Amino acid sequence: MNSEFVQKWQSQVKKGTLAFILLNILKDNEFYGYELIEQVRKYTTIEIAEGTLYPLMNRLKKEGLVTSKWVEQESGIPRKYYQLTNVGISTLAEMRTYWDGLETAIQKLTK
Amino acid sequence: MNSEFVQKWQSQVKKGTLAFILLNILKDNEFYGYELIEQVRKYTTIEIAEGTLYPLMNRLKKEGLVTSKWVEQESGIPRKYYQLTNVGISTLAEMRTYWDGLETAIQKLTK
DNA sequence: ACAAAATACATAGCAATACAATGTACTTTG
DNA sequence: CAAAGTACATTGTATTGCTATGTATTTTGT
Repeated sequence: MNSEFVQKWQSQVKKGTLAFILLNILKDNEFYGYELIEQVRKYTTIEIAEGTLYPLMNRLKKEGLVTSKWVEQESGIPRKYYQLTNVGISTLAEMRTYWDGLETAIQKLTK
Repeated sequence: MNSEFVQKWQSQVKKGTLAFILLNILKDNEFYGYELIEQVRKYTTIEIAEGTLYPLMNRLKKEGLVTSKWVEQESGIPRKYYQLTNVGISTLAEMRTYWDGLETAIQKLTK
């Protein structure tokens, strides 16, 4: 079970899926990076490596889908909070349309 | 609409999804390469480039998920038909379990 | 009749992305 | 007081889809 091939496949599935999941999480609230990893772990069975998340968030920021702001803590390391932009919101809507179409097709195929 | 980012994203989503779709198509019938592209076009809105399909099928073959056989035509170029192996069948079952879990989580998040 | 498009296979190089490894710095727990 | 946890980040590697290109045959359009 959970053969080598399936493990590699799951990693490939994340390419694309992760951005979609993260934007959906940010649709309702703002979160900081480390917290996003925890949120994803909570809502899915997906474990995001830190070396995956931080570059990914930077890409989303570069593309203008999110903004970020540093929030100093009374104690500890400052947190970088991310918020969806208007561009992010409309992009997410397009992504969802595509995903729903894909999922409908897959549902038929796996039946 | 369908911004640059979304186009790139759709390409990323295919990494992993394509193998899953193709194995599902081969679950019921055997098909040759070019025909698989047509089948995917028919059941989904996905267009698979030939330069994507042939290497992908070779990987699935190398991993033992499919076998292939050449079938000569009365006229024209011979076709390479692919069939699921037992390993392919059980692997597909594992993939489906993962996909269903992922989809359930995404359904909740997009609501 | 002949050019263009379609069928059917394939490979090479490029770009994008997840991950392991590693690093820094502070706080909490055992 | 050491280990684990929190919170940020970067670098190099492996995988994979895509474009471009190539070969060979058949069908379609004019």
